[in-house]
This record gives sequence, C-alpha cells and structure tokens, in this order.
Amino acid sequence: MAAKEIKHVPEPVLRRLPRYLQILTRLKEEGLKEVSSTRIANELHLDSTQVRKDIEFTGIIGKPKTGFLVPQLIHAIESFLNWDNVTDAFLVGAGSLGTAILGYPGFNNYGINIIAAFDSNPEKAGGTIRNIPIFHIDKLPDLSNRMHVHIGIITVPAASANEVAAKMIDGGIKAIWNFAPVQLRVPKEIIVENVLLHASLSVLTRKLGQQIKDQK
Amino acid sequence: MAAKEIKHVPEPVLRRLPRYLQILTRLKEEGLKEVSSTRIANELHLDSTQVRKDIEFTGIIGKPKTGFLVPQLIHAIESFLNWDNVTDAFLVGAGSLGTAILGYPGFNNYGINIIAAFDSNPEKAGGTIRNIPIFHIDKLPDLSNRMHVHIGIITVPAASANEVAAKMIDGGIKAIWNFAPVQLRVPKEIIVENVLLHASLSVLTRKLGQQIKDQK
DNA sequence: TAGATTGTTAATCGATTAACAATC
DNA sequence: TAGATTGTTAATCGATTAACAATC
Repeated sequence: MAAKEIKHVPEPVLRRLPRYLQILTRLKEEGLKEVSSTRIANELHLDSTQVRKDIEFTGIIGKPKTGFLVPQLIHAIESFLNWDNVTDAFLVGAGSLGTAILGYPGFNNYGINIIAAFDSNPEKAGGTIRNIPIFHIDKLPDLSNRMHVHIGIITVPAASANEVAAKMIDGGIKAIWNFAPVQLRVPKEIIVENVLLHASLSVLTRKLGQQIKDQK
Repeated sequence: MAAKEIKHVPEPVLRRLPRYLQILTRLKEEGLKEVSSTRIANELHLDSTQVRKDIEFTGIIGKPKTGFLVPQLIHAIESFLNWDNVTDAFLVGAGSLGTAILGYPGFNNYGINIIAAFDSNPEKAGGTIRNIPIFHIDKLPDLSNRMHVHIGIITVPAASANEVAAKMIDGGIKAIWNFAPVQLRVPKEIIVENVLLHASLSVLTRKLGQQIKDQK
C-alpha cells in the first residue's frame, strides 16, 4: 500500500484560494448556505472548471446541482492554507512600511500573528508600536530561538535585507515574507515569499504607457 | 507595408524586468560596464535563455562573448516600463498602509509620483503627510479630472474599495493599483493591478505548514 | 584562434480550458 | 423528470527550457 499521495499544489492555486475565501465569507454573511463553482468563477472572472479543480485540492466534495456547502468550504480552505492555527512571526524594520504592517489588524485571519518587531535604530528599541514591543535587531536570533518563532517579515531597505535574513536564519526562522526589492540569498530549505512592489508597478506602468500610446 | 508589429508582452516578463534592473543598478555602481545574461540569470536563479528572451522585448541587442552594455540595458528597461517619464498618481486611504506608501521615497524611480492623498475622514482633510496634501474623498473626481491624473492607488479597507474605484473612474483615472483584498468591478478598459497580501501569505503559510508536517 | 555568449528555433513542461458522462 | 452542476479526462494554450548555428 503506497503512502498517502501528497499532490503538489501549484502556486497559482494557492494564490486563488484566499480570493475564493473572500467571496465565500461575504456570501456567508449574506446568509447563503450553498455555492456553485460557477458563482465563484463569475465573481472573479475565472473559469468554473478551474475553480472546481482548485477546490478539489482542499479535499472538499460538492453535490451536483447545488454545489458546495459554504461553511464547510470556508473551513476547508482555511485549514488547507494552515490559517486555522495562527503562527507567531517577527517583523524587522520598524519604518513606515513595517509600522503599517504592524498596524494591520487582519493578518490573524491569514494565519500569522506578529509578536515582536526589531530595528537597527537603538532609539526605537524599548518602545512599542500598537502594543507590539520593539527590540534591537541584535536580540533577534536569541529571542527567536527561545520563542520558537518560524516566520520572519522583512521591511527594511534593500541594502540591509540580506543581513537581516541571515539573522533570522540564525534564529531558526524557516519562512521569510520579504518586502525588500532584492533577491535574498538563503539556504534552499528556507521558504521565501517576496512582495515585490516594483514588479507590481512595472505591470501597471507598462500597460498604462501602452494604452496611452495606442490612443495616439 | 504592415504597421510596426507590437508584440504582446507576457506579464511574467514585466515582473522580471525590474528585478534585472535591481541587479544592473548594483553592478553599475560597482563599475561594471558589460554583463551577460548568464550573470543576471545566476544572481536571480533563472535560466539564461529566459533572461535573453526577456531582454529581447526591450529591443536591446547584445554582443556575443561579452553580453550587454549595462547603462544601455538599464535605460532600455526603464524606458520599456515607462519609468523614464514619471506619472502623477492619487492615493486614497490615509490609514497606516496609505501612510507607509506615501512615505516610501523610492516610487519615483518606479515611474509614479503621488501628488495628493484622499480620505473619507473629514478630520484628516486639510492636513499633509510627508508634504503630500490630504483632501476629502469627495473632491477626488473633480481634482483628478482637472489635473489629468491617470493612476489611482487604493489603500482603503475591502468594504469601501469598490466605492473608491468608482470615484476614481469618475475622475478619469485609467489605472488602479489596488491593495484592498477584493475583486474590483470596473469597466474592462480600466487597468487594475492588485497587490493581494493575503494571497502572498497563503503561499507562505501553506508551504510552511507542509514543511513542518513533512518533518513529523 | 578558441571559447564564451548571443539570437532563435524546437522541445518540453505545466497550467488553463473544453468536453462530457455521472449525479442529485 | 429535466436540468444544473459536479468530477474527470482530453485538448489547448502559453511559458520555460534545451539545443545549436552564428558571432565576436
């Protein structure tokens, strides 16, 4: 008997699931009990087959003619993304972006809980931002190891991002959410998810530039 | 004679180009004059053929054996992304995320210049954040039309994002950079680029959850 | 020259979309 | 029942990667 097959989940699927969740949460509030893949697909301008295939990854089975049970589907997606057990995280870089992320109340719904922030500026250490304590960056490895923190968030300038990543890895951090526009050099077992705002802007500015050019 | 063929540029290409730019800028500072696709590919863990193909879109021709001229390549990518002429933008939602984006000095390098911010809170109107004036959201359509602003940035909560988008479109805005975790309902000629932080987190939390599970 | 690198065509890979029998 | 929807296989599409002659 073969071990339970763990099917590889394509990243595009992982990126669509929270979008389904957003729709589902809204529909649940509206009192809807069941939803079809067609409905979800229409709201997001996707193909219904794609939605069904994505949902299949979560292990949920639908019913012909009616679709999927909304609460069940919500629970399945949340559990699939590991959002049902919230993981502690450290944030490094208490500048404006870091402060914004510390202040965002919603991340607990997305599976992470920021319990401390760090900065290289000694004047910031000792203070708090929205009740989250700030420490000097040098304390990170030790604190991280002692508290078994697994997620690190990098919101420092590009020039110091790799240095910060090294300290995180020292501290036993396993996954890095990186907002700095640089390629992090880390061992391959470290999970890195980049939020590259410049890459996002490039899509927007190029398309806009082309549209304006086309009109001429 | 056929009109000059405008080849479709795949989005993945547009997202990689600014990453090349980041490497190139660094190498230029280090005094490097020429760079090969192999070099760029290695730094970003990509395939060199892919890098060459991406560069081909910008119209730059390299030289066998030596590669591409660094300053020429930088200029070509910037011009391709329309980053050489900076476009004015309005930001709506002067909360923590909005403030962080207003405070980020680097966006001018990425082709946009935020000239005003808006908020629904009348107490914020009249003030400034980092020298950028804040107005009440109701003023947006008129101001936008008069100043010919083409880019709008949405940093309001999900619940009000569509309302804001409607006001932007009223104001003649053509491209929206959306940070709210909702699907915007806009006419198809409006360019929307989403920064979905929850989608990014889903990739991270799922991978981390799996890694931890695999170790058991 | 010898060898590294380009530009480009062909092959592969993976994700999306189409088609359709099974089901409630 | 009739008809909408599921689950799944097959076809298509598009992006990535491999191969290689041309070039400096």
